[in-house]
Amino acid sequence: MSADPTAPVTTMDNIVALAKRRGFIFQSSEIYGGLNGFFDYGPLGSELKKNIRDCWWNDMVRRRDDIVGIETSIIMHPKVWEASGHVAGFTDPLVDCKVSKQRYRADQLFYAPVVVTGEDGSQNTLGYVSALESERTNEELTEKANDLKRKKSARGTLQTIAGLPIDGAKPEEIALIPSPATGNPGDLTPPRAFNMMFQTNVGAMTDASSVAYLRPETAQGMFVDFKNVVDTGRVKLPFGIAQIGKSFRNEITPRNFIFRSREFEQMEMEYFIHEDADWAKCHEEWIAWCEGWLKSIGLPDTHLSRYAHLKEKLAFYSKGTVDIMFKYPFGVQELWGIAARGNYDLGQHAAASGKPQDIFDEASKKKFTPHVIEPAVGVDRILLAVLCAGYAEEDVKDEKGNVEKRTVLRLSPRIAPVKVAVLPLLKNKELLVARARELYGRLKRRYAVFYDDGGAIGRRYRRQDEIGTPWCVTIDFETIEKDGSFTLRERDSMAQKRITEAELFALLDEQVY
RNA sequence: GCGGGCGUAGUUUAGUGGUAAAACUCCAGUUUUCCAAACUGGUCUCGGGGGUUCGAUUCCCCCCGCCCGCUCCA
Repeated sequence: MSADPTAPVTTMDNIVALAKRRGFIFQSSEIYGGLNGFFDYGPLGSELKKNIRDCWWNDMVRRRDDIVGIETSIIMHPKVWEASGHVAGFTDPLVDCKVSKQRYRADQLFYAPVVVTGEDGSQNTLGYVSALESERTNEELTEKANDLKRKKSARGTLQTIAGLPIDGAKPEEIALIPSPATGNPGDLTPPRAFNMMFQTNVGAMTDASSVAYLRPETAQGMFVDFKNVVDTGRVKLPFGIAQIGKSFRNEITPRNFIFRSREFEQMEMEYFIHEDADWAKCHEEWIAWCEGWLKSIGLPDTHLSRYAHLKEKLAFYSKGTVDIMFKYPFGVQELWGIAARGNYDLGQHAAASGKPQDIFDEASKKKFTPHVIEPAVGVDRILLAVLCAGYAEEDVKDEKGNVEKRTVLRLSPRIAPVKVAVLPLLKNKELLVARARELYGRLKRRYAVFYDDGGAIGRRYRRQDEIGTPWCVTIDFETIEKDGSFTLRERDSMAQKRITEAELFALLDEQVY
């Protein structure tokens, strides 16, 4: 891979430093040493995040006729998570090799006792062998069993070898099963369950009957409220239910700043379609919609790509999943998953609750359970993406010809935390300050604007560059002595032009939506 | 959860078994007619807890956090 010399130097260190320095993102509970996997959004970060949410909500819900929004509770009935498969499927027992430090999923690591039958019919256990699922398990195990038999110079007939997943092994057997890494028995730890759902207790009692979970996804809220929305929302197929909200996963390894955290915010939409509808076409339309939306908030085409999940790796109910990927500094990673889930979820809840989740079709006069297309995206991942894509360090020449570094955050006006900074050219000229404050007062009724009179004008421009403010307006002597126009300074080009107040409002009206 | 590296101010770094420094940033003031100017003053720091010691930011142990690799990511 050849490095593109024109590409901006963006490292996670730069992003994290800027986020801290300018009040976008802080580590949670920092004064107590921090808490791994949790983050706080500062003044600018919460504005940016709110803008991302609002853009999504406006485009996904308010500006469409076929989608409604809801807000469901974070803690739901525990049976929701049994029906959805999260209680069973969310646990990954893991086995470590104490010597090689390799880690295995217990359901993917197989073992078998090696037993020989003597001529007198007596059975003798020689030991155990192990193999990974990725290898050809039973052949591999048989081969290893034969090795063991030769090594021990044992006589008799080797019994048929069948690989058993190690999470079914007894503790005393674990001690005898060789590690696939070292080949030595005793190196493996017993399987340890790791449930990714946060558990809590509802009410005063702390017993099995009070166990509840923090939701690991918002999607189940839409499925569980499906009938309520159908009965009250005057919706007709095809239609969608959308939600923005926090989800929680006790990740083993939170990594890459806010990319994978334990508390995060999702924007999910369930688009219900007729069971006979062309799901593939609908799926493709939603993928394209999501790509278009990401571009509308400023993510460049060059950083976006698609990844279609392999058929054989999909969950059995899934017809297809395509991820929109983003090129982060730490690699190309999933940003937005668009899954065709059939009618699995509604079907599960219908079966578990005993309440049909059907729709009556006027045309065919029959009931059916709708199928669903699910675009699911994390707000925090989008926020990180816009920071990474927008961050740039440029060389700028000052008046003496010296080259200086300029840090600029190229955020779309749609999501920039501050839309306009209002700056009086000089702080000690009352007329300039008064006129600037006046304009500031009118602007802030409609937009997030910032007033700054501290320091030289160039310094103030650069401060705004670093927080992604698309425009600065500077009140100067021409403003008060002549026609009232002021300087509009554009962030990306640093170009300046004169503009009237009416023109400024028109510009904002067009660019900020 | 494992292994390796790291942890001094908002940032980048200096330094010491005897209570910590510089630059930039930030704040206030003076000044300044368009891109981090200058001057004056000011705020803020040894990640946390134990131990050794008369005394620990420094040495030892534990914890927490950050980065990299492994693992995991329904």
